[in-house]
Amino acid sequence: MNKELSKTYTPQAFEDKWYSYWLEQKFFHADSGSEKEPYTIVIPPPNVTGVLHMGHMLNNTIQDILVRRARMQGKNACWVPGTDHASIATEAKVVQMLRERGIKKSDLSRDEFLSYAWEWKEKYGGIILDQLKKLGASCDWDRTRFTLEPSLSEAVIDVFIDLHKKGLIYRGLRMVNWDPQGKTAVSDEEVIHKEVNSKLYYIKYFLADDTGQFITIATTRPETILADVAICVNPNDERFKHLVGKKALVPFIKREIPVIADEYVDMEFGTGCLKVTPAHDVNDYALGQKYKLPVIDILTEEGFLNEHAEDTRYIGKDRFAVRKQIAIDLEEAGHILKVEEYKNQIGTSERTGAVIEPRLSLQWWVDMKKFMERNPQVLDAVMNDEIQFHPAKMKNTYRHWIENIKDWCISRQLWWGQRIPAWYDNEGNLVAVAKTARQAIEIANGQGLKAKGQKPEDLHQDEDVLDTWFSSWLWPISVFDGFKDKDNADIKYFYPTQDLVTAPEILFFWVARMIMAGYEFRGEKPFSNVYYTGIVRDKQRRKMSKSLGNSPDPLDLIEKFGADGVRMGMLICSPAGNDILFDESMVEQGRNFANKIWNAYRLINGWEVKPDSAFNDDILKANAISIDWFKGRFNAILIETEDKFKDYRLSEALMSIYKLIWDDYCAWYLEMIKPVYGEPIDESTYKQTVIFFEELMKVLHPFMPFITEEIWQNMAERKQGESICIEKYPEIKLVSDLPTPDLSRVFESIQQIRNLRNAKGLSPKESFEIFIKANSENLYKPYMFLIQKLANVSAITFVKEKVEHAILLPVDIDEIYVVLNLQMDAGAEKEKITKEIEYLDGFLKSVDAKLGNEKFMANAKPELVEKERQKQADALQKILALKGSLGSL
RNA sequence: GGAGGCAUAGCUCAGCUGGUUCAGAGCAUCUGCCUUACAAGCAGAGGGUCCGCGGUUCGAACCCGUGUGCCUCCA
Repeated sequence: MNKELSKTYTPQAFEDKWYSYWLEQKFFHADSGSEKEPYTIVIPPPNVTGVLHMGHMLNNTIQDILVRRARMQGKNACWVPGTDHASIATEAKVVQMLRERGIKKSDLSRDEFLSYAWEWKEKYGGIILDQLKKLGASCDWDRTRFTLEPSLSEAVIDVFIDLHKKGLIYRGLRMVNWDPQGKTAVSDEEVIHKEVNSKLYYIKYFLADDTGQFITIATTRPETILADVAICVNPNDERFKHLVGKKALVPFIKREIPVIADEYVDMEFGTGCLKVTPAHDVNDYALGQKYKLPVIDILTEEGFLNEHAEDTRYIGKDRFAVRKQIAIDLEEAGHILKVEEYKNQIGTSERTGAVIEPRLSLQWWVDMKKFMERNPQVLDAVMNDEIQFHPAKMKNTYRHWIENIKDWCISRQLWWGQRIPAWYDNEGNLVAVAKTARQAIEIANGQGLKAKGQKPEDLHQDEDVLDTWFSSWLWPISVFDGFKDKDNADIKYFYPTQDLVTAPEILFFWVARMIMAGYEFRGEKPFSNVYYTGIVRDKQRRKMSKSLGNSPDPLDLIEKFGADGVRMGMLICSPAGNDILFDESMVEQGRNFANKIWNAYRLINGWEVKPDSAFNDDILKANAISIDWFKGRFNAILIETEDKFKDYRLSEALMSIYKLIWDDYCAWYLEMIKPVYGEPIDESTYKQTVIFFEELMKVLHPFMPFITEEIWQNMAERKQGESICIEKYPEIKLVSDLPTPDLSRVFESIQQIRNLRNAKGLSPKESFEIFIKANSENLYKPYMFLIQKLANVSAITFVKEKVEHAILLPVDIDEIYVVLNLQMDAGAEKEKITKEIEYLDGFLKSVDAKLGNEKFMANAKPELVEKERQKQADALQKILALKGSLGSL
């Protein structure tokens, strides 16, 4: 004790030190053998390519708060960290690395490429986990997992085989969202729709009968005319009835295409004539199927035109270049009727940003309809709150998605990921789905299907890998090896987990699918609560992004304001589900709070302590009152925060604690017991004050782990292996067990007197005398010392009548009179009082009206009526006092 | 085009099953203070037709309808 402490809070001096200590002591490690109640969170695994951004900061701070609190409440807290292999993102990074080294991916074999990828992963992957340590994240690092590590990959493969066996996975030729940059299919959820300004071209198609008649179609994608196989009109459209059944010619290539009729065509849109391009549009594909039209795919996987485009001017060129060129060429050839500005929606790839191309291809799918039929709990559990969403309004979004669920495309044309365990013969026929070629043959033979005497070496495995989310959806189970060994001790103990904290935008990608996996593979929900964080935006509500450069580097912020300051600042204003508009001033507030705490500690630390016997009884008694009062406050806030935590209102819980520390403890309590400068403090008060401080640090620890540990460690001699992070969280006491002095009138008096000083420009150093006319003197008498000390009052006299020539300070229904040796501005004073009387008159009128209203008296609860009567009486008394004071001016 | 959400002080948000003359917090703002823990501070103050309109009710920020504006998700 009594160490020299720096005048300001300097987090850099101790944050790293305590984090290393926590790790050394293995406070964050949890074993399944424990008798304690488990509390489990699995981290939303960040991309292995990721670097810490503000979204992670918010998300992981919230998880850390929940975990640390649970740990202090005596639970066996386990927060499992890890990373996601992020197939598209990582593969892109590796390709880029190879390019820098002058290596082309196409020159490498699959195995060569993968060895480079692993090399990249070992070297650069997972930086983000180290960054989380800076934030104070109390993860069980011994349990760090990676979605592509061998055992998790094995789980993925087993699940694929299992679902295939159950008939829930199939392979089919379908229209997919094709990412020409990533050269892979992506799922619907990975497509981001954007509105863009484009042009609507009106193009003439001449009829094949050489009559010079033409049909005009409108399209935003003129390059796709080369893939046209029909023109479609609405059968009810009188304008075009005569054309149906005739043939038209595709400009330039002069392919003959039929004019057909289908109600799908919107007569209002464009010209009412639709060009049908089954290979490059989802709806056109459906039309093509219906009328058995050919499919002409004119694009390569990179989005270049191929030989099917027929016109050599365009073959081998990029789709966007062709769009420009063909528009010019059509114009020159007289095929363009007009061009309009047009706003439309285009799909872009979430990962690469490339414009998505609808493309027909053979992919693997999960049959979601069937899946949901098997697992109705996936929807029910959320709707009946067995799995609670915070905020609950996310339930609607969830239901809507589930009810309109579509099949999940799970194959990706990449190398970095789990390779699909499907085997084909030399003609490309699927032999079987199995772990190995040998097993595939065994299965095939067993079914008597492809029993052509093939050998394993005759088969080849599917070239594609699985969607990354196909491994993430197993995360809550796979991190505890629940697939390898269904009944191992860890999974039995830690699963289902308690809370999941995640961003709302991955509700469908991840949360919903984890719930599906939970019920399908374990017959149990994966977690009980889902906390949706908001999105971190800048002050102009723009999403923080690298390209905008509007995102501060979290590590710089931590360096500047301390991890605690950043955590506190981010959380104080971010209710669940609300976006947070980040501004550095938020973090400043956090830092200021830490500084406040630091200085409160310095104050206490500097006190000289003497035994109680050295003090007179009055001081001891007075301090005892202050102590009792704070005990009551502390307990009340503890109850309040408990409730808020139950509802996952973390920012409100923090706000309560913030005010408890700043207002109740620092501004009131410490000022109440603070000895005169240079004087000592009595031992029992000191001890109690330190205990309060310790308890406050515990309550705050989940939010601000570092400063609370630093102070807690300083407060007493602590042994190795002790830490606030494993201390017992303060428990709520029965309110009836606590003596709670009612200081409300006293506090109000003090504030009124301070206010008077401010208004009259009196220095706080100048003391004066006051007179109190109270309805119940007991609310003041025992606490007079507080008024004297905190409002610098020299003497207090209780009176029965009003005091002449004095200023009246109303305190609830009591009156305080102050006689000042100042020239009083009687006019101003009168005006003020008159206004007050006017207000009270109005108030009284409304209360009278209520009490005089028969229907109110008949319908309102008796307590309410009683309350109104009390208000009436109080108002009357106040008016009387004010009128009296007005008369004596 | 479909679904959902939101609208309360300058900003970010509370306001539980309607009941303190139309209401709260933090931050920001303003005023006065360098009062020996803290100017990253202390003491005060000001600030709101609770989005518009209509309805239900003795009584509406809260319930119902309608209009407007914003956001999110899906196609």
